[in-house]
Amino acid sequence: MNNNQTTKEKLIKAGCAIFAEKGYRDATISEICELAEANIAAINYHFGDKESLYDEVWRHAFSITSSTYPIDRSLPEAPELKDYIYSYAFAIIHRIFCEEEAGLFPKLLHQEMSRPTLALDRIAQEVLFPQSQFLGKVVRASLEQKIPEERIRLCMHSIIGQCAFFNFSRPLRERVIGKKTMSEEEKEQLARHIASFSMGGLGATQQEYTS
Amino acid sequence: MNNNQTTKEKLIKAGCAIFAEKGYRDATISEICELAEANIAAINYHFGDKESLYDEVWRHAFSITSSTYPIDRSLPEAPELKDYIYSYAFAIIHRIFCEEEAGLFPKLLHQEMSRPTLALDRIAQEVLFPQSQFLGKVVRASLEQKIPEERIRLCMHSIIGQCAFFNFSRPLRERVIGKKTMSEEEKEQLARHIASFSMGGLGATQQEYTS
DNA sequence: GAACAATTCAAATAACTGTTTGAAATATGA
DNA sequence: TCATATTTCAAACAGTTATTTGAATTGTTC
Repeated sequence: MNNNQTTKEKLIKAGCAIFAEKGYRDATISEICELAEANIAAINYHFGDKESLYDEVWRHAFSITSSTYPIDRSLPEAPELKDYIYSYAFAIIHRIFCEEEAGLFPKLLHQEMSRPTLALDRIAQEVLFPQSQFLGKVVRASLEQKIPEERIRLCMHSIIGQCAFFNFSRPLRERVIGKKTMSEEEKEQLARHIASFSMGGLGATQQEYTS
Repeated sequence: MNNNQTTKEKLIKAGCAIFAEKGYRDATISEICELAEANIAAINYHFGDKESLYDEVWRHAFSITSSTYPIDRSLPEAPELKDYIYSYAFAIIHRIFCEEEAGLFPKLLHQEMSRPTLALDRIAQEVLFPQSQFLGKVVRASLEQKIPEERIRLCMHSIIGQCAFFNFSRPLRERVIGKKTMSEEEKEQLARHIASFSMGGLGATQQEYTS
């Protein structure tokens, strides 16, 4: 081969970009092949069909984003609850506002949430649930007893929701603020806010059950 | 006409349902007309083209949802901050989990967020920004001075995010919990949690600037 | 360099898309 | 009832889709 990337690799990368932008159905084999500088028949030759490429794209996107922005990277020596939440928010916010390949995973997820495909069941099982268990353990361990499991779930949703909102409201953000990018300082400030706000929220929830 | 609904009205209602489920691009004129029990050419006759029907659908959906679940309905006599937040969360949660026609607006919004069309600019201007100003005024009035405007925005996003998350994560929720519905009691409990959690979060934010 | 496998390519296929057309059917008003 | 306007309809149009095909090209191995 004359290039350092195989056609198969180029197709996966191009598929990531196109699927993330348009979702499974609106992404066409034609434009993916064009972006990958491959022939129109390349996908069917290398992957069998569009759906199998989509599976490969998901695996690739998750692999990149979870290694680039792991959710427990920036933890100090003896982490407290707030450190855990900050670490989680830091990773999610960075994934969302990443403009490199590592940023495509949240975009793929957004597409899948609005137009689910058969791939969603596998993704939920293999990727999303395990990831949310990080937060679950942390929140559950930090709250004192007597708080019903259902309420713990709601607290998790409050924290996840604050982060995920920036993924799902992206088009609005781009229409209010001119640019779609976010500086490193802004990302850290946002993660700090979410950690602080959530700490207050957890405290208020706790207090409901101790008074 | 033999029916109590005109073809035009039936097309708008069918368009609401199909566009909300599949988004603008994946919704086909053919299936909308089939659901409306109209001929394939009916949309082009009554609206000119698909895009103009989409505009009408948005107006209809917003009209229904905003009159069925206004964001300041359940306010007590002398409302406090928590009452305002509860009222906001109550309305948004009910809109999201409504299975009638009033529930189609959040679904349309979800589709538009993942695959924006030309309609989004108008919707953002006419509908979304005015609606978020309700929260903005409330939060801004409740927090004491010296809190930078940027931080107030983040607090608003924290509250909105907690609510909107349930719109965008719907497919996951349906895969964890068996059913997509939510009882009235659960909705109120969720709104109470968000109000309580957010009060704690606002308090924690406030405290950062008073210490 | 020859023999073979792997890959790329342009063209064709069948199915679907939004839209247009002109005739048929229905409703309206005198 | 008749003339007119409105609405419905099946058929056709041009464009796009994912996939298939078989030949041409490239790479690999002996």
